[in-house]
Amino acid sequence: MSESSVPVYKGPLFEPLTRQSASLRISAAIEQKIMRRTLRPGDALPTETQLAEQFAVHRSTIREALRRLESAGLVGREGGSKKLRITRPGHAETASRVGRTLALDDVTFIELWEAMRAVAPRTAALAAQHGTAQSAATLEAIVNAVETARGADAAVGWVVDFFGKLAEMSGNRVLMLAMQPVMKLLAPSLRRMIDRVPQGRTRILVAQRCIVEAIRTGKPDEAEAWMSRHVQDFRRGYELAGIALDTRVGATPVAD
Amino acid sequence: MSESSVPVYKGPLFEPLTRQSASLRISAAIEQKIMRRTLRPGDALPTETQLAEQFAVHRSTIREALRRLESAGLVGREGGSKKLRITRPGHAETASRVGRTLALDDVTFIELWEAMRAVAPRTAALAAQHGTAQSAATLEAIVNAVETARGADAAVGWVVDFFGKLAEMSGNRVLMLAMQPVMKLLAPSLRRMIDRVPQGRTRILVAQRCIVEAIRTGKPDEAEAWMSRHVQDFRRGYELAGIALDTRVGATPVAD
DNA sequence: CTGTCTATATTGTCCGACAATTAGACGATC
DNA sequence: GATCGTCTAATTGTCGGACAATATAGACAG
Repeated sequence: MSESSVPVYKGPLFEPLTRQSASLRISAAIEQKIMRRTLRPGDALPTETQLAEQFAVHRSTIREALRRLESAGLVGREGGSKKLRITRPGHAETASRVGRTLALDDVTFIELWEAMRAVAPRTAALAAQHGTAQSAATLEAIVNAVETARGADAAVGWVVDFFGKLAEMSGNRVLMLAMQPVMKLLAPSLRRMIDRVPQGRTRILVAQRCIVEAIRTGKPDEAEAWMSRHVQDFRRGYELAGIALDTRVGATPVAD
Repeated sequence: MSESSVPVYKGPLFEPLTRQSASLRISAAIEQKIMRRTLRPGDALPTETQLAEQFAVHRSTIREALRRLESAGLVGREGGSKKLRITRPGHAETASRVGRTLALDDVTFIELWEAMRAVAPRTAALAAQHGTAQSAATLEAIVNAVETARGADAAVGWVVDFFGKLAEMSGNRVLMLAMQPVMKLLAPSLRRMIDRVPQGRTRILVAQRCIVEAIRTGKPDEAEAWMSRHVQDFRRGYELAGIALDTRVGATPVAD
């Protein structure tokens, strides 16, 4: 194979070359301090005036930088407090942002389902390995809530919680962060599915009970296998409900 | 099981109750227009002065709102352009934010690896299903780049690209978004692994070649199986390199 | 030690201003 | 006709200063 057959990413030869503004450099500087742990979560930032002095810029400039960091979730204020503090970017916020990105991208149901199919079984297996008796009890409580919930909305909410708790039990924060937005986006279609497929809720319950049982008795393989079936069930449910697999989930407004 | 055994998430009964500032309401208003597709990606925003007029606030206030949206990745400018446009929140930005969140959370290597283990094989399978001949060629080019790259840094960069391209080929944006930050965080330790384990690079190459072959011939099962082995290899490599599995990846500064 | 009050500091917003840069119009040149 | 300079107006990034609202801290009384 000749060398010429090895395409190298061409891309534009030159980058747009953007001189970065002061406010941007300032936010970058602060961000770096945070990432390097010089500033740690909980620490209070200097006041805007002080920052303006230190960076030798106008307060407005500082403010723009701060708004940027605030939106990035790196700083924020707790309660009605006045002073900004370093905050570890909450999973909730990051997850909701991921959800927004996906929603705006018109992600389809099948894409979300594929992701679930990849992630959920392993998560269940890990939950079986690492979960405590107490967390297993909570999980069971959630399944009960799914059963006794009045109305599809509530039931779906608990199903989402089921997966959330599962991810938490796995002790794997990456999986937690992956699972959360996916389930949240899946929820609306899940609701429609339950509405249209009478036996849907029962099937969900059966599968979840088996998963919980496998987890409580510490059998990762079984938990994984049941979860696989559970996820497969989801898809079958959608097909039964006549929901097209390439339905865009973003169409449903995402709660924020 | 009595009802009292079903704990309901308690959470704080009252929210901190914060009257939201004008700039916040403005950014929220614009964000809503974007989410509802009234403003679509590519559209140019009015100028700051116009916005200031429409919202009847001072330009500084508008600016703060814009910086917030900018950091949220909802608006941005292309090239050295002056005017802000709606941008579909770049996967790159969202991914980098996810990476930051995980890094600040002191995610360990094993957590990332578990996520890879869950996601990568399915991604490879999907890539084998959906990939085109052309994208397969690109993938092969990347593998060649891994082989011929001078220096571990470059090689690792190409490995990251390999997974990125794979996710792209799967046509699944959820998996793309999941894969990207994980690989980015994994990269530094991957580099150390290659440094210390002489045969590491070769093993990677062999596995990747097999994966590419499976994808080109459209064999999802084989692609999935080879990818599983590939990921397993990763872990073995780390063990050989004497890298503790609970190494916090956040310790290594994340390139931005 | 707890609760109330007051002075101060800090934030959110506003006004106005200016240099640097960009977008767009308008000819000049090949 | 298309490309290239050049000029002008619009726009952004930053600045200096100002003020009301309110959180914080200290003083003081119970």
